[in-house]
Amino acid sequence: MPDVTLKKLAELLNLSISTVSRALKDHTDVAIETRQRVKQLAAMVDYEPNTYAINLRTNLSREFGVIIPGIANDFYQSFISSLEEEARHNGYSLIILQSGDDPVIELENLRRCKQNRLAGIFVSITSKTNDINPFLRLVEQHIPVIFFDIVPSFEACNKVCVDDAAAAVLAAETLIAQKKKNILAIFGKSQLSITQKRLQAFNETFSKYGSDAQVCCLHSGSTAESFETVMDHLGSPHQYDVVFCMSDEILIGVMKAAQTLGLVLPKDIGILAISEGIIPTYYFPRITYIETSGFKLAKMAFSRMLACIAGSSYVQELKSEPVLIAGGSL
Amino acid sequence: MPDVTLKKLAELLNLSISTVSRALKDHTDVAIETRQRVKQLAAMVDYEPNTYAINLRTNLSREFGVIIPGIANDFYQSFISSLEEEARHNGYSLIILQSGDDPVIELENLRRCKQNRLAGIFVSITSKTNDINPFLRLVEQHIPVIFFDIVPSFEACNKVCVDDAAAAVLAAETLIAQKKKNILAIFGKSQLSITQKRLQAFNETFSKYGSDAQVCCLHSGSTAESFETVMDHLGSPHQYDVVFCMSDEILIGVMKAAQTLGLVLPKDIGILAISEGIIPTYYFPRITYIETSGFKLAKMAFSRMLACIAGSSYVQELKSEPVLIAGGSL
DNA sequence: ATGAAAGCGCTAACAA
DNA sequence: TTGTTAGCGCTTTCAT
Repeated sequence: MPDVTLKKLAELLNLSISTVSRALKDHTDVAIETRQRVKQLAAMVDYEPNTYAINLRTNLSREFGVIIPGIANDFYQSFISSLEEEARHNGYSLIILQSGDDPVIELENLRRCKQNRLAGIFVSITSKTNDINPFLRLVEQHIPVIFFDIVPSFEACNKVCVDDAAAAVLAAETLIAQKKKNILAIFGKSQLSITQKRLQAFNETFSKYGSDAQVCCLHSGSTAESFETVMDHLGSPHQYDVVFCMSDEILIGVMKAAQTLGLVLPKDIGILAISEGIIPTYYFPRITYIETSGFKLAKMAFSRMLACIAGSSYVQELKSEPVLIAGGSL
Repeated sequence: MPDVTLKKLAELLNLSISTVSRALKDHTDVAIETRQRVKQLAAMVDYEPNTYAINLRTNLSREFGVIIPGIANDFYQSFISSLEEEARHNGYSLIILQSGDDPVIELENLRRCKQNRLAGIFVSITSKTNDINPFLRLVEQHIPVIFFDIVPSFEACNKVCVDDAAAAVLAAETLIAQKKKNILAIFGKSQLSITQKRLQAFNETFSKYGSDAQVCCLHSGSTAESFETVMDHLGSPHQYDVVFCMSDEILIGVMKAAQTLGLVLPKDIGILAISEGIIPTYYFPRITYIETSGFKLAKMAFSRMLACIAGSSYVQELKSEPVLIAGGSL
């Protein structure tokens, strides 16, 4: 059975194409019984409108592009999962494009979004993206672009991201409230802006509260490195009462080390992390963490997108408030 | 700057639309210098062809649909990640649709794929899908459908899945080779076909080799349940030398229990799992597992799809061979 | 080597 | 209430 079109329906019903089109849309100026007839036949022959024709004609699209470094990441997973739901409920679909953290592929993906005349684009830029003009050019052509998670520092664009400073402040406040005195804090690569923001806010909070806690801040580029770091610092007799992990990647390495050393949480050592919320549930006791989940962020990004489509030219930076999720590790 | 079209380019260059179209495609019967002129202007004004117009005209599409229960799952994550790469390298994009394990939404998603006249569809059905006729109808309309992972039992369709029986056989053989004598084996919900296949193959292998091992097979519907199961069986003095986990979900619960009980791997207890390969790396020592990763499956599914598009009406069921990945838990 | 024209499936202004 | 028509941006056959 080849494709059914309006034309074919019209012929079958001895009606004009436009009447059929209107009937299918329940236009009130089509006789109610004609509407019935049309819809009945359409259902019978499994008619589905051709989206390409509609989009061409109306110059509108019901698809959003999502450009991310890679999908294999708890954050993007929860973000996309949530975004897809929002999109579907509003009659939109999502086109996923991975850049592999390569700015060249990212640009190529952007080109495809443009060719597809998408309704809008959500993008988390690569760590090496330094020219955001191609994105801004799309905005000029009325394709809204919402940056999320990893966003450019450029001011005049729509951004939705985790409040890194607030998360670190909350972490520090939690440790202070729990009267931790000897803290081993492990942060990510020092050149990353996320590391810098979290580290600075973390330290400032201890100063601000006039805390007398000893805080040893270290950097770790990977799970393996944070494993080594903990093995070095907690392997022999030590004075630490808690380890703070800036990210899931670090948490995994820390937990491996804790297991290797046979440390019992929270008796032998406390653990506090900033996390997407999946990894902390993999251990016993469940790790206490500051949540920076993609779910909430996706909802914010989506409603910002709808506003842009509705015509808002107002540009803003939204931050999602971090929350403390208590486990049994502290 | 509004949308640039062929028409606009033609006007600007004092050429006809068809010549511009041909020039952009490097048609040899356009004067080489005309081609240059056209391409230069096109690049200057940032011309991008309108995909909707092309697809409408050619009745072709460069988009695949992917319908899955939910993206938040290590298996689908690796599958989609890999599939997207393959697609991109071949000039295709992926539209992701989640069914939330709800057959109604699944059907709705299928309808959208049809409306979008997609080039093909990859689908992992919900656990409650019992009517696959809507899928088969698409195939009749020349939209290839490749089922993956969770597939219908119906014979005449393209399926790509993990070889569940082979994975369980390999697991059993590994345990036999390691001379494990007292095995606690935890499987998923007994009504799931994946559980049945794995359980049967597992047990048959012990019989086949005439093993004298004591195998205690239990079922667990969740991470929490497998945690309880292990607490019950390994909490007090016991004779088990290894725990086998049918899935990542179970593995997580088992590892939580092992940590709670302070068991040291592999000294106090051995662990063997069937896994997507992410979770086993979260523990120390790394868990030994049988890999059923989505990466390989995606490549198989994609090449099958290309074959279908190229006109192969041949239908087949492909299985991905499981592999043993040695960690330090056995 | 270039152009004119038809048509993909649909919508919407205008006519009747 | 229904039909006619033009046109969205592009490809492609046929003419020149």
